[in-house]
Amino acid sequence: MQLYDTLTRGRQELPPAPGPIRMYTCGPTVYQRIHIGNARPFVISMWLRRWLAERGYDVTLVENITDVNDKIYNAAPGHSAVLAAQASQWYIEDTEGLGLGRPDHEPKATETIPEIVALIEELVRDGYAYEAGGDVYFRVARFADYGRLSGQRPDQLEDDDPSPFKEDPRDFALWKATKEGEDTSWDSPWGRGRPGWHIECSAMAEKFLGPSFEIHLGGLDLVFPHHENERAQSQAAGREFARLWMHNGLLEFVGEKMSKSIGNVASLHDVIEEWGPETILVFFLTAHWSKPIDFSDETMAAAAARVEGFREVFRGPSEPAAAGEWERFQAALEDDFNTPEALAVMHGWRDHELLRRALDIFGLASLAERQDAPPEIVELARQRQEARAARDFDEADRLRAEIEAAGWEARDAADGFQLVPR
RNA sequence: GGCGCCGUGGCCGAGUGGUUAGGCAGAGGCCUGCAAAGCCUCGUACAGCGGUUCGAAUCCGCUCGGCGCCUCCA
Repeated sequence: MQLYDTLTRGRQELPPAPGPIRMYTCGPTVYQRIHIGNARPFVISMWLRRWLAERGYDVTLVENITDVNDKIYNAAPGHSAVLAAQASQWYIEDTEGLGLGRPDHEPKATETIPEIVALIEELVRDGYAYEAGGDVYFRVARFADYGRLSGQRPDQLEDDDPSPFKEDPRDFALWKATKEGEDTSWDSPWGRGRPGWHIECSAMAEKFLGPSFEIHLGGLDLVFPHHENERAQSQAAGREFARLWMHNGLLEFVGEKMSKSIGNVASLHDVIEEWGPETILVFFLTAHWSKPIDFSDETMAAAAARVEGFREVFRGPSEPAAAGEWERFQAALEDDFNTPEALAVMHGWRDHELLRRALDIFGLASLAERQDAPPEIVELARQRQEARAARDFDEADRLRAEIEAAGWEARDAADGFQLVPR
């Protein structure tokens, strides 16, 4: 199995199965409902986990919830904790609605404070970090490999509004002293405060996966500074940390960037309501995980048509697939988890068993389920069949209209009729 | 200013030097009382300009266009 790795800018081979694959995915900061783009790393992580399990690996997936940071403080001055709790719940509910199950662990930053403090203490002790004004900063100059993940050149970094406490504008906060109006804080050797943004992931990854793990995932927009800083902290503290970095491409609205300030953000919650989970999953399947994907009525409608196409296969007879078909599907996924290619392979299948197995990898087994019409609709269809037999086509058409009005489509078949939801 | 990604037929989207991607939409046909579904047929695309090569969507350069990041956006 090969995957594209941001750090080495090339494909990396996963160790052969069986064996452990430990995955860490950067989850959301909870201050509002997540949008459809935020769902992408969750979906990709869950798919990859399912696939690796299918291939015989012992997979552990950790996806964190960031429930303390500036965004939350700003969104709910004075009661950020209430908002964070509410938004965490939304996040669980909304992703639950995708039908992909849950990661193995979903730690929250606020539940990992002791580990965070301990890690910072190590860094301070070894000279990789320093306390200043109640804050603690990472000393970027001490970490020679800084910038390798993101390709940023330290001397070119912009320097908008450096904290007066920093020795070097590139330094970043590991711990921040409590400020006026912040309603959550914890004790630390440096006084009351709360963790910086990046340190939590270093601490949570280690807590659940150990000092080194196989795959780190997250959105492309996290490469710098978030992941660069995670890596710097953990490696400075002597941990190997992530061996491979997968950064998913961002979701865009056609012709316009999705932006909260423009107000064109579609929440996962609303998109599930409008299109259903299957269409969302197939939509994500149509683009390679590492590339950007356009969200629009047109692209969603195309995904919905594919969903219907798969359902249609299960309404017909199962026809055994040719030998080697599963291997073609497998080869597509082993090749950098190429889901568009895998989709193309699946579209040729009429083998119910095989197709169901493939769909299940992506949380789409529901497409194989029969959709039975209620008895009263079946009765209408039966009457229509009688009318047709009597060649009373006016009555037959009237009944079809009635059936359609009830949300079903009557199809004539050689041996009777079929009812399909519309 | 710096780092990086991308530009394929109406739309989406695979494809890393030479054989049909696939899907959606569309056209015609078969089938049907009429339909639907299904099946068959139909599209020689690769931003532009140069270059390398027997041969390039695929390698190199430049240009144009879209996008991300540059200390707290997945």
